[in-house]
Amino acid sequence: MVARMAQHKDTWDLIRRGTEEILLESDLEKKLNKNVPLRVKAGFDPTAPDLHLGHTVLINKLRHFQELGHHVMFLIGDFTGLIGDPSGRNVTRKPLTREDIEANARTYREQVFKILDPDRTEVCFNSSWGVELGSIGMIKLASRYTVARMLERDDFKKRFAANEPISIHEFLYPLMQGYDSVAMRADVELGGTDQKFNLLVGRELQKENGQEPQVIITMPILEGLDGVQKMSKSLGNYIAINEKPDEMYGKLMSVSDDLMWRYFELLSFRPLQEIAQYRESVSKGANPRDIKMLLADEIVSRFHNSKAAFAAREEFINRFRHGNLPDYLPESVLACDESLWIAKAIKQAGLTGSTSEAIKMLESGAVRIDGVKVTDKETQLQTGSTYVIAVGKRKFAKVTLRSTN
RNA sequence: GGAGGGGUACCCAAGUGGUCAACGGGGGCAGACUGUAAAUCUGCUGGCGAUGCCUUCGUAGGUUCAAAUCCUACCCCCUCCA
Repeated sequence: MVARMAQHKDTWDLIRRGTEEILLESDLEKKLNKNVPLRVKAGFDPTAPDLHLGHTVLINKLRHFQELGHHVMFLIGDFTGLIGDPSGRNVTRKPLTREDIEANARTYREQVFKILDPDRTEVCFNSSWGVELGSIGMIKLASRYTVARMLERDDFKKRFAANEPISIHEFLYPLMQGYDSVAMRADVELGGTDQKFNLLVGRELQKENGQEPQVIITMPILEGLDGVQKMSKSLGNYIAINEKPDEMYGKLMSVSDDLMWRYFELLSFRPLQEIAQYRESVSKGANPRDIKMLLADEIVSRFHNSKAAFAAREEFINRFRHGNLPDYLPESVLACDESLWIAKAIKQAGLTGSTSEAIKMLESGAVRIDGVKVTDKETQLQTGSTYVIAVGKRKFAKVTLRSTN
């Protein structure tokens, strides 16, 4: 009996960990008490070709459910993707082409199993019932909701108040997402906090269809590397889960001290008490950088392995604490006659996007050749030689000049 | 359907015949300082071997020695009225 109580508490701790909101906990309690695996749904918009750490906040939660023996359904919103989810946006998204969606969906499928157990994950596509629904079905579905209720959704409300356009089709998105829950007979749906409205629509539609309404669990939206805007591919402030260990490590180390705690909270599997201890030690003078390394170690280990994490850490220390060159430099061979103008070489080695930019880098003192700062814009590199060119602190290339003759 | 307002670089936003590759802010990049943190300061933020040339101010034409700026048509957005 005592053991069961303890188990019960562990279950709840795991489910609650990191969540923003659980609606309703009492419903979840009832569902859990049935002792039948719950059907847990999370939908993913098929726009992002790469899963990044922001997505993993939700996926980690799916995994928690999986660990507890529940049935996880990973929904790829290839149908709703045609509509374009307006959540959290102030402009209407351009619908993706079918080809885009298919390509992205494939990538998702490949990557999600880095976290979830493929044998216990059902991957769904909502086009399978969305297409079948048809226009008549869509009209019926649309009749279930009023414009006033739609305008309750925060972003709609704001856009409406600000006289920004709201296209009619955007109203279809929450309806379709809700319909997904009906079609999937979901017991639980996970989503970001910006999804709350959509998730609630699912509850309503399930009730109307005679189903027990799903429990909704919202997870915080992870901030990107800038610490302000949400992590996203399009904003370029993300860490992809299939990023190279060194890059992943470096990006994690570049995160601000404040953001580090957020990442610990949402990405780390370390017990919350342990994280609290780290905070304590930092407040007593420990260098946050060292704590940050623990985070970087853990995340890189998760998506690669501990060996790779160790190597990445060594590389990091070597490069940034000791100021050495990275272990691996992209090498390129450039063709030229007698010699090559440095700005050209920088551009051709891919260190800048244009020669003009290369010149600007030279002017701002950002260029080093073999470790020596170069400010003379007219510098020529000699044919037959090999140089290590650095632009800024992060971009390096080893170039060899070969005669065209 | 009617009346009015507006579309400028990654974003916001000045500019309303030459001095505009286009003020300012944000963001980004680079430099200094650091712990590849934050904060702060400085520079850069169309392209091209370049004291010049080429492309850019919704789209396409036109006027002019000269247009982001004037004219015509078209596309798109917003407001009010219906």
